[in-house]
Amino acid sequence: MSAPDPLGQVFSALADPSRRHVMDYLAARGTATATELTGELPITRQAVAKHLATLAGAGLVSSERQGRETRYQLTLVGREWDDRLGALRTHLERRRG
Amino acid sequence: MSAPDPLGQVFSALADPSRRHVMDYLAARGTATATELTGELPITRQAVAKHLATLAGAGLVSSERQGRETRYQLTLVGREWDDRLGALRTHLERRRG
DNA sequence: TTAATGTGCAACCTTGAAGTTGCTACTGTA
DNA sequence: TACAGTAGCAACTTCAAGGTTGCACATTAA
Repeated sequence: MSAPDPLGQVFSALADPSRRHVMDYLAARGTATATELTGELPITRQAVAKHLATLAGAGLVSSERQGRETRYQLTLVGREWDDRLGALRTHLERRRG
Repeated sequence: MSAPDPLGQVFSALADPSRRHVMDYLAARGTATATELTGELPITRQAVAKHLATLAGAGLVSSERQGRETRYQLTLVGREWDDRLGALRTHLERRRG
């Protein structure tokens, strides 16, 4: 019965480095499967699947089943956030050191 | 030995509704003490103090001891983030809700 | 000096996040 | 059909976040 809090969901989703890596990967490649992303991260496929579910819950990625694989991609909102991530990174580094 | 990850710290800090409320309150009033903020939230002063420590760790607020009280205020980075919070809220609601 | 107010620290509890392993089911191909 | 590859579900473990209580320390005012 927790309140929806969509803003909190987005911030929580982006707080995790693995999920930000997934965001960057999807922004660069367009789409990816959970198995494909597993090669990019030092965690299991099931852990990647959970991260993808979290990102989907925050409205940052969407999925589409194609044959025996499920391909994920950034949503409109997700693309906007990814565009800001790079700028935010350099911005924070400039301000904090 | 966890990597610094300043971006993750900021996102984590802003993911909590109580901390966002603290941010908004500080933006509106300028400064506040932990005891004063306790009246604004349904949690204890010690919990508020932990939230303030988290915000300080993310570089969003700073503290200054004045006599027997410690007054907190937004940093430059914190002010910039608070400016964006309102816009982000309406932005997300427009896109998702 | 004593009482009241405001902080800070430490121990503890509960819950959810992140990750793992194990197993089952579906899909494409040899 | 048999098999390899992809995905999904469930139980379990570990650990940190958020919160609490209790107490000690510092500062101001009576």
